[in-house]
Amino acid sequence: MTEKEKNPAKEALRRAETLCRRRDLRFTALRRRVLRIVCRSRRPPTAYDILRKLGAAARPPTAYRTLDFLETNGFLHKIKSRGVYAVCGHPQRTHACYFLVCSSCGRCDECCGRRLDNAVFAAADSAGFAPQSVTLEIEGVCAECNK
Amino acid sequence: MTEKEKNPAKEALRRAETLCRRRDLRFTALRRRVLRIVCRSRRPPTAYDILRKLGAAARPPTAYRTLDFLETNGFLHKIKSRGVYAVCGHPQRTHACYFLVCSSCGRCDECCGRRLDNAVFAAADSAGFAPQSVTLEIEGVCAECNK
DNA sequence: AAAATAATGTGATAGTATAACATAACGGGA
DNA sequence: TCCCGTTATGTTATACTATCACATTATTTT
Repeated sequence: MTEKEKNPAKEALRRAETLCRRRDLRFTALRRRVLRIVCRSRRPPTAYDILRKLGAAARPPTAYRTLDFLETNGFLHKIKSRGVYAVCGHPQRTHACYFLVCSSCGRCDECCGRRLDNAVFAAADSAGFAPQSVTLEIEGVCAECNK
Repeated sequence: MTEKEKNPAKEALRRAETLCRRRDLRFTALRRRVLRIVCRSRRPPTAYDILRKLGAAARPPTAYRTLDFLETNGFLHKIKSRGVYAVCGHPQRTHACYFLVCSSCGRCDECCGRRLDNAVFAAADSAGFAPQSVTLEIEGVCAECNK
């Protein structure tokens, strides 16, 4: 079992730290704290879930601004069909990222892939459409819940 | 020029009426009114846009319940990346429906297709995931705005 | 150390959505 | 037709989500 599998949260934090240093971004204590909260949540949390975990003194802009930073820089994604935030498994790459969202347990697993990418960009292209970002969320029942 | 092109709103309303009769659903005056508002909006409206057009007396549940009926029965779709509602061009079919969302003008055009369907279902399948509904929204600049 | 920039704190408020219960309209049987 | 169960709508209150504007603090640059 690799370190990554043993402690995905710690691994994700380390990776974010490295990437921020490399990109000259400031991985502040607050940003680390928020990413840590998302990583350690059993289910992807909402902005207000995170806000509550930040403590009673924290106000909405604190959460939203920090989430915005983390999302803009690819460390996490907002699942729009549910309004929750999930960590990105490969923040180093900049491509689109798709999700399998379980309506039973709430898990959101990434399912990015070349074939999906191709189909999406082909569809846009044939309409003369220039894609900037893609939201693809497949809601259903995950393998675990379907047992 | 066909009747459909001349007056898409009227056409969509007629189609909804026919489908409701066929399916034993009640296409009430309120439901017709809301669908009409969405059809006639230059840009897909939010729930509160619709609420305002319903008049000062209308309350949120009136809009949300009606939108829920229209969405459940396939007459319109909610674009989750923007929180707006767009009419469905083929309510008779029950398959997934994808959108090209223009970040410049706000237009939301359907771009459903077999190839996308296949890619989506293949991705879900290979993860042992049983899809129930798919949210696919490609945000970018439409051909018109890109001229 | 001072100035400039970036990040965070704080209070107010805008925008979105639903719960709970009341009233009205509809549809089918006696 | 009238009654009754069901479905739809009205109404009030409230929960949840998100942003603005401005103050303060921290960091970086000069």
